[in-house]
Amino acid sequence: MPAKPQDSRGGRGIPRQGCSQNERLILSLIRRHGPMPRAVLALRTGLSAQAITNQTRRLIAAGLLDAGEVVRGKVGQPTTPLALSPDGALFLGLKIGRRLAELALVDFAGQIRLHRQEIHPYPAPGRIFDFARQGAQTILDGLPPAMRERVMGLGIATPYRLWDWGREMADWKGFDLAGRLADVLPFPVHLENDATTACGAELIFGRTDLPRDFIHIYVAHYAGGGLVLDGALRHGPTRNAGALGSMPVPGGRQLLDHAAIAALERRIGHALPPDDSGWSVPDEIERAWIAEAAEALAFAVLSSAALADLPLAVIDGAMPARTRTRLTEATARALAAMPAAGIDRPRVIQGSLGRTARLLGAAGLPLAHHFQPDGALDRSKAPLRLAEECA
Amino acid sequence: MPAKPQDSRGGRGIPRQGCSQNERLILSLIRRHGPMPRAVLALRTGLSAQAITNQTRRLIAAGLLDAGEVVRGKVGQPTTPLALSPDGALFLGLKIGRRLAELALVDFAGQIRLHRQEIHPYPAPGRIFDFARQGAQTILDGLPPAMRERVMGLGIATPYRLWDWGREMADWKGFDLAGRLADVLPFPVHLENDATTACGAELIFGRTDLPRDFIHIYVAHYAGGGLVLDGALRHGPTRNAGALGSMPVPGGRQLLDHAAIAALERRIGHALPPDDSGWSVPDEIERAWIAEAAEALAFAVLSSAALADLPLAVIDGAMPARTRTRLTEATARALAAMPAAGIDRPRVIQGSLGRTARLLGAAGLPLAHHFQPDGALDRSKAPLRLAEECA
DNA sequence: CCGGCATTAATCAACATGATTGAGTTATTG
DNA sequence: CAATAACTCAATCATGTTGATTAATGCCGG
Repeated sequence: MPAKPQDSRGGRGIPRQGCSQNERLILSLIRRHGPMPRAVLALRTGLSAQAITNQTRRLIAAGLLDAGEVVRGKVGQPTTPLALSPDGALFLGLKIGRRLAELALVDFAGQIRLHRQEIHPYPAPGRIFDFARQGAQTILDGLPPAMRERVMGLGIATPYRLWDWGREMADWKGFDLAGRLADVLPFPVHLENDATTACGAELIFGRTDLPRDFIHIYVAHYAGGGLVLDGALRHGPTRNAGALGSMPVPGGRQLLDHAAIAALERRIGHALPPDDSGWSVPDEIERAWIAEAAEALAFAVLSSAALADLPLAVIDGAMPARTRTRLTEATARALAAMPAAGIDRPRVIQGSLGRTARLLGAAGLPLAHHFQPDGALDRSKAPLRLAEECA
Repeated sequence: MPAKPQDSRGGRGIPRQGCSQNERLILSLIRRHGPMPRAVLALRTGLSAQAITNQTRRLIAAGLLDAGEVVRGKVGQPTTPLALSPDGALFLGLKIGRRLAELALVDFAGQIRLHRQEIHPYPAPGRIFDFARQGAQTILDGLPPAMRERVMGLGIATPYRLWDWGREMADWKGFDLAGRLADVLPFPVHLENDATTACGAELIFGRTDLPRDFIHIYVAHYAGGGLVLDGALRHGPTRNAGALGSMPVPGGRQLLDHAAIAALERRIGHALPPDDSGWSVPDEIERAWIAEAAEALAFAVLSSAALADLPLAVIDGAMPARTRTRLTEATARALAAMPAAGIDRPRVIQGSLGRTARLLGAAGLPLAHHFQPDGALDRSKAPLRLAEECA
């Protein structure tokens, strides 16, 4: 018989165990397009109005959606826009950078509630661990209990293979940061490549005009990327998808040999600070670096488009907005000059998040785990499996 | 209440409208791993034994599965292996090649039942249309009515942008072969790039040891490819995914400038016939071409692996097995010599289908449309949508 | 050598979930 | 007050789940 339309997750409406695909779909539509009434949700999802009623009832009971002010003035019954409830869930994000570690508490609407950071000569496992553990503890202690139990997890954005950066960081080899933190924190810990999290941040919190498929390249001390297919961030079997920095480019090099802040620092002969204020790059050098980087970026963008049929490339990075704009435009020009018979050249645009992308993306890891649509569909009832398909 | 466990598709068990995801999953498991009893299906799919009982009952009633001889001799109740029913469904495939057009009727088990071909100086729209229409008609007329209505569709494997091959083929511009054929045939017509269909053929009918994600490169007159992610062939928003021939390689060229039979023909100064028997290539020239092609292939393989995190590259082509083996091995060597910091180099193996890959893949288009698992999961009940997600 | 028992495959029966449809309710415009 | 639009209620349906049951066999002790 008709299921009792009650919240099926324990009493307190705190869903620590994720959402159904259709609930995720509803949440992501509202996240991307802003508050909307149930009728619009029904149209956009293709679900029946009744199904939307049921799902939204649960989402509201769970504290994830808020019914807004009734909107009158149009023909027919007034509409009730549904909006994300900022307090619905909270997420911790930890970003490990070349010079800067950051920890943030991000709410369900994508706002940074609390932020701490620490500058270091280089990231060391022990220091990072302490920074994260103490920071997370302090943040949790400062929250009222009702809020505290809405913290869904911690996401870590870190470059892979930190030990390749230099001998000082050899300690990272074999250091299981995520596991260690999971042992001392009362929620799950997710870890992902920092450039990939930047892509995820753009997908979840960023521009609202993104297509279902695109590539995202993030230029920081090194360069990396993320791949979005069918609206979902691809991880790949070894969680290494979007490793654009490792993509080969002409000259026996890889993308990150050219399109990375490290390459710029080599040109100017000293390191750049981890914020825009100290960005002192002679224009001539910046111009030359941009030209070099753009060639490499265009090559990688075109390769990606040929392989995966992508209409768009998003370029972002840890640099001042002006530099990013120039890099993006230079890449678009370089792309236009490349031979591309047989495919459409993707559009090239810049990302909207800049230096916060990785940190937001880190917090986005637990968010995605619980609330982002997975692959595609959704059906209805059962716990579909595909265990061992394709051996 | 419990649904009546009856075949829900009209009387004759001829499902012209496709299968549920779980039915597709069951069929694809049996297709890949051979006949297996229900208990194994339950394990592999993760579904309950009861669900398998229900689904297989329907599949058998629909004529898609056959219960085999009961196997005794082990402890416990004897097992009933379930096998694909070769007559369960039939598919037409049309391959348009540089010299050769082929049409085949392929059964549900992947066997070619009937085959016709036509050699031409170059493919012309009118001739191809007539060849396909008349051939399909003749094949259908020769089938008993019961078989005839099991033909699920026609798939066309063709290079894109045929008009770029030369002025003789300008007529292809604007010629809607699929639409024209759909008008005169009693079933749907699917069209896809020929190299991509070759990939699909390997996925559906080919090697049983393929991982869930891999790239497939097919070297014919031109070169192209296909991309398999999460066990499903990716098409992409403009149905141009896997356009590996268009992938840029060093030297301001594209893959198909090097790794294509056309490049080999330029070296030997004349065209090669569309079959192995006439393959007369001086060893020295073949060696030089393989070296050049392998460099380009390795570059494309590594680019793909960096982007999508792929553990495997499959190389196949319209060439003698020995040449293909040499090309594959040369590619593996070239790949090993490339810088690949930050990613794992994919394994490189050769495909199993050779010259028949495109034709089988053409027939595989309607098969996949009806019977291959889509993306991933599967839930249970409803008609999940994701209509406009991601605008 | 035979009969009980563990083991495995498969089905039956009951139930749960989450979608659908169609009818009805409410609030508003014109 | 009719038309319209947003939403809900009630009933139905498809498809999954679990637990109990039936079937067929090898193993093994008496």
